[in-house]
Amino acid sequence: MRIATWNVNSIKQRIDNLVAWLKERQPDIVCLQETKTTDDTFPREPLESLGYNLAIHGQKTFNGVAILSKLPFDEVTPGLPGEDGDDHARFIEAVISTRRGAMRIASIYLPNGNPVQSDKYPYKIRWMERLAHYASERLKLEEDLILAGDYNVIPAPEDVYDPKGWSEDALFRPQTREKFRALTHLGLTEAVRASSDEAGLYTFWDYQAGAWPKNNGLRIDHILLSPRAADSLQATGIDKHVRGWEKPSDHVPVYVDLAIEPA
DNA sequence: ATGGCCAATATGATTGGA
Repeated sequence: MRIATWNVNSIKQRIDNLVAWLKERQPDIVCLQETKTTDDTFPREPLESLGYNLAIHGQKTFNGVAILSKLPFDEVTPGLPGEDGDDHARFIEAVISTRRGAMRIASIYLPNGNPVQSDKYPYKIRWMERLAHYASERLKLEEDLILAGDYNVIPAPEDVYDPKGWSEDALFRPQTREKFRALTHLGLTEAVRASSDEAGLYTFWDYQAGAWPKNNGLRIDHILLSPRAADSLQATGIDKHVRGWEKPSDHVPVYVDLAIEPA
């Protein structure tokens, strides 16, 4: 089973690139972020034509997450529990049946948090605490659990082209990394780092300041696996070449291959 | 971090992104 995540930065602007990449990489399940449109205007047809079922949690203008799956959904639940007033579409969870039981997968668009002095940063930290609480509850089920998305977290210095320059940024400051470690320390395995120690495995390059030609990248898109899912990890990949396509997203797809068969 | 952007919005200047 191949499972991917990609922040597409507008599903409408990226639909042609998404279709081209789906044909090339052939993932079974894809978590999307920043779809930036409401559910009634989501471009379903080109994706359903490729055989994907859709679970969508959209919003006008901002945010928006979705899950594409070649396997049918048993359950779909939008929204991260824990804060009643939070109306950002940043989380959707689905359950899919596999030969070894239920597989639970969430598409995650964790808040950016900049500027740090604004109320956006405490919102990010609260969101991370809510995610950790959710994860601790789900981990008790001992299922194949996959939390994939744009975490807006640079886990370590080797994941950013200029660690010093980014030290105070909401994506990299110590409190952010501490909260990310608290999440993984619950027992989640971050797939790319489980497979490689290499520096510069970036998943994002800003549109500005020539970041892509200069390879000024960040590693902020992650796939976290429960112990049961991590035991099935066969390979990981980052489709860096997609950043060089016409009309690119500023993020590229990340994927894992798991030794899990459909039901 | 940055020289340089991109997307959405009753489409002109603003907001958000990372």
